[in-house]
Amino acid sequence: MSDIPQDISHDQHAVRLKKLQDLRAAGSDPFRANAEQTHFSGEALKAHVDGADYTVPVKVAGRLVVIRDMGKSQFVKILDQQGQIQLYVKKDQVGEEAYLAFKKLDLGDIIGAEGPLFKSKSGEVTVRVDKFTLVAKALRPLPEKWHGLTDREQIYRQRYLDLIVNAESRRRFMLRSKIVASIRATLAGRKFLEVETPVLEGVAGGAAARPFTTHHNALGTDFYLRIALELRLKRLLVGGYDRVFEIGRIFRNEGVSTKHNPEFTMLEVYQAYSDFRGMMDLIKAIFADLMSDVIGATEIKHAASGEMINFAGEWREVRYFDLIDAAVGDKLGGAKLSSFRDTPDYRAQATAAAQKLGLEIHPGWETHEMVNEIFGKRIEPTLIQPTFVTHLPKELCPLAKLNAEDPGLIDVFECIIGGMEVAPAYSEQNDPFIQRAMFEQQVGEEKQNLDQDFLLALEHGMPPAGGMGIGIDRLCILLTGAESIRDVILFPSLRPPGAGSDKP
RNA sequence: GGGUUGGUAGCUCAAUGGUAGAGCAGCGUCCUUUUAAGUCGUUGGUUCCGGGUUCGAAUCCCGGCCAACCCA
Repeated sequence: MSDIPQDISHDQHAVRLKKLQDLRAAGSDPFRANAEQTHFSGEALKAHVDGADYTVPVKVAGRLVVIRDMGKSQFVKILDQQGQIQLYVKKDQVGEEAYLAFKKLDLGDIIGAEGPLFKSKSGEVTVRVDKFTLVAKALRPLPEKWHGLTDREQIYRQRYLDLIVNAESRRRFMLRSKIVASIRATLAGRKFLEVETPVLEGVAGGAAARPFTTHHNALGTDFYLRIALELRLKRLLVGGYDRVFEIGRIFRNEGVSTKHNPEFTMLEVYQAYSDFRGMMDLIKAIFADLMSDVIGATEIKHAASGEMINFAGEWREVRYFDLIDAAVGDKLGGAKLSSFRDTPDYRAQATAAAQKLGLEIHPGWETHEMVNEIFGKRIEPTLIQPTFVTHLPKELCPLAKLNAEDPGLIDVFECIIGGMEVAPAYSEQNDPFIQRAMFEQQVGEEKQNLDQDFLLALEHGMPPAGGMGIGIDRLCILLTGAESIRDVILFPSLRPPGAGSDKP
């Protein structure tokens, strides 16, 4: 019966190519055909009327992922954007010729099928196929149906295979899409304008990070890929757009880890005549909408600890140095580390505290870097419930307003959830003199990294404003329970396959 | 950048110095309501790449490529 020569029966690619050639020789080219799709799988499943089999016709389309061949009839499943739906193909129903053609289909082929819905003996809503069309022949076999695809490299490089066979992966990226849509809706509802600003920048400012460089041939000049959105968006505040945001890709030429990808997505939002306290309300509103619209609960499980994170109650608010002093405890003989701020002993005490907490101190570090090491290593991972950490030392951010009572501190918060920094927010600095001084202190000798044009913009007057950044990838890690940033980025950065690679 | 672990059939995995195997997929057979469908038979290997040790290497050693995890 088979026209597949024995010598290629082991080579699935060759077998499928042969089937394609046979189809073409018989005058039907699957790649020139198309199918109608009146229902996604999920919609079709809902469209079935209980007790009224064979009354609702549907046209569905998707990839064959399960075939159960029983001789003169078969149950198969196709996969589309909403998931799987079962089809029942019966020789008596479609006719002998079509049935023979159906038997030649392979797992992975993409087909369209039409017919009425019914409920099978075991209670699964199924399409009884009256007609079907092959619209794309899969020339390569699918990964194994039960274990799916587990090789990390193949999951990332051939994400399409991961999406076909791993339902959890499909669910997670669907969720990511909904998360971003929900945030856009929340901001639009509060009269924020969405804008797009350049990726290619002459000065990479707005954050402390190493940028990527690239080159423009016609202009004969180098550019940096942006490391933050901040300085462009603030120019728009100067320009009179009072509420703006951008959800965009930024690039940092630094290490790769489970929490870092070289390119990642950031939301930055700025609201004139607001401040960091206004941003607290905004992020709570964003999370309230996310929980109700996307998650459908008021709490989620923290993947690493198993603890439930509750978003419904009051969010904790605590000062940075209160946390530091608590973490240091009595390691300084009962004295508070914060009491040494602005004294000549501060550096020595901070070093002692960090060392007694078992942290490695690098000699070149500034004092605030050592203190922040205590925060990053001993405090941040313990803050599982939503927490606003406020009154940070001014060295940690040159773009925020100085605190009125204590100009060594800034009017900001860092929102920590699940032991991860999810969002920093500031009362934005709009004094051009202080801003220039802070910048010059930050860049030191490297004056070419000073964004003069931004300072010029500030001199035209920027309204007081609250600003906030949310790392969308980390937010997705949190909300989807992913273990790594690579599990919420469709195509994470990998080394390009080199000459030594034998991957197809 | 450093350390650790891994790379075997299309996929998921065995094989701890002695004939490279299994399940799924494939190929052939039986089966008109299956649920990882079942049944009988069967094909398929540059063991990531390159050297070395050995009578003999998937396995031990050296170098390289790629990935994951931890650290910086």
